[in-house]
Amino acid sequence: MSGTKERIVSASADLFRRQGYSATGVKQIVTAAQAPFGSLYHFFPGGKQQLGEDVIRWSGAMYGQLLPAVFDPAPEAVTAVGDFFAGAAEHLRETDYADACPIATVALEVSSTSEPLRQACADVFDGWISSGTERFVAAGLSENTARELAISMIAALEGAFVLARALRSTEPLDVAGRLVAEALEAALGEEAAGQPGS
Amino acid sequence: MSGTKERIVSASADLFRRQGYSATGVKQIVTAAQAPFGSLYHFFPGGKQQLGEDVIRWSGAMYGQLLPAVFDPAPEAVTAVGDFFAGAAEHLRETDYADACPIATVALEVSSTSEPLRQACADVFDGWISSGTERFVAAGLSENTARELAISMIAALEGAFVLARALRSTEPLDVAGRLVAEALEAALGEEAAGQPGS
DNA sequence: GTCTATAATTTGATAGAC
DNA sequence: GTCTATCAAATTATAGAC
Repeated sequence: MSGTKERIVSASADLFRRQGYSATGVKQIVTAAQAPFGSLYHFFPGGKQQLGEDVIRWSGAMYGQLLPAVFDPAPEAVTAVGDFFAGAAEHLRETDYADACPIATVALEVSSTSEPLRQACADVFDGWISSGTERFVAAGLSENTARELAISMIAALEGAFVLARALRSTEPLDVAGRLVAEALEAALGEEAAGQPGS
Repeated sequence: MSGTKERIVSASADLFRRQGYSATGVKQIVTAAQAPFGSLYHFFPGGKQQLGEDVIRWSGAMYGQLLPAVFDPAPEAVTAVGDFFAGAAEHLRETDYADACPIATVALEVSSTSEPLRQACADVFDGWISSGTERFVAAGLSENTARELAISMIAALEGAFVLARALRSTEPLDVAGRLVAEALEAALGEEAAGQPGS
């Protein structure tokens, strides 16, 4: 267990999220990680691409933990959705609109140019969707409706992040959070009325 | 009026949208544009950054025209929303999941690293929000509700693009389109009932 | 495992002939 | 306005001493 490797991955995750994969150089990474240059190629013989894949999966797993952390202790799913978007907005403001989604920037950069990196992003998103679906099923929705709402929630969050970072405003996160919370409330009402599914 | 300049801008827009700003080299641009290398610095003395700013504003204006093109002739705003997302999904599939939002990739890359490029993206998003707000006001919503829905629509679309490109599936666009259409329908119903605003 | 030096290539940008 | 040759710097990656 080497702290150096973890520092490299963590520093890379920060840089990729703020400025993307292409704009981040390996020298910048080792400097930020306070790691020796040679260590990068010692731990990642596949170079920047292998590091990128590891970073995508690692930061995707980190960020994915926020979902159960917010939803599972919440008394109601609707308020949990609101808390989730509000927490994202607060963190974005605190970091001067730098720290939003850890993989969205990379996902857009690589989806048409690197199949292994695209696949890593797809695996992360699939995991988040499954996790969200589980929570909404637990809240009382059918499998189909839960999955649709999970995808909607992640999409709304990702898009709100794009707007919020460019506009330097949390308004998109506030609005998107309300949109998803209301959709969840409506879905819970409908399915409780005895007409599950769509 | 030089066709060369337009070819450079158009080719840059394509490349930026597919692989981002940093990963796109100026040599790759002039090759794709079939333009002489010297012409790039003739038309854009400020180099890649000036070109980037022009490309963001130009492609933002191009894409922004789709909104009135879809909404203004539509008999109902709700169906227009559905058409908008369905059209985006079709185009994404046709281009092998390459052509989504023309500025989202760049927006995420530059928002924390280049103030002039971030500002260009912000101006484009502001324009889209204003345009969407106008259409929803015309459909019968109050100014506040219309603006919220416009932001929601653009955020849902942007986020769905991120997921769709990584997952190579149009499911996020289908789901997000339904989410926004239902929210619009609900808002139209509420405000017609005599309780405008939120 | 750490660290330095450096190779090989590519980058954005410029000069100057035409 | 077009085009080529080229520069200086930065890029990813490797070699090899310690």
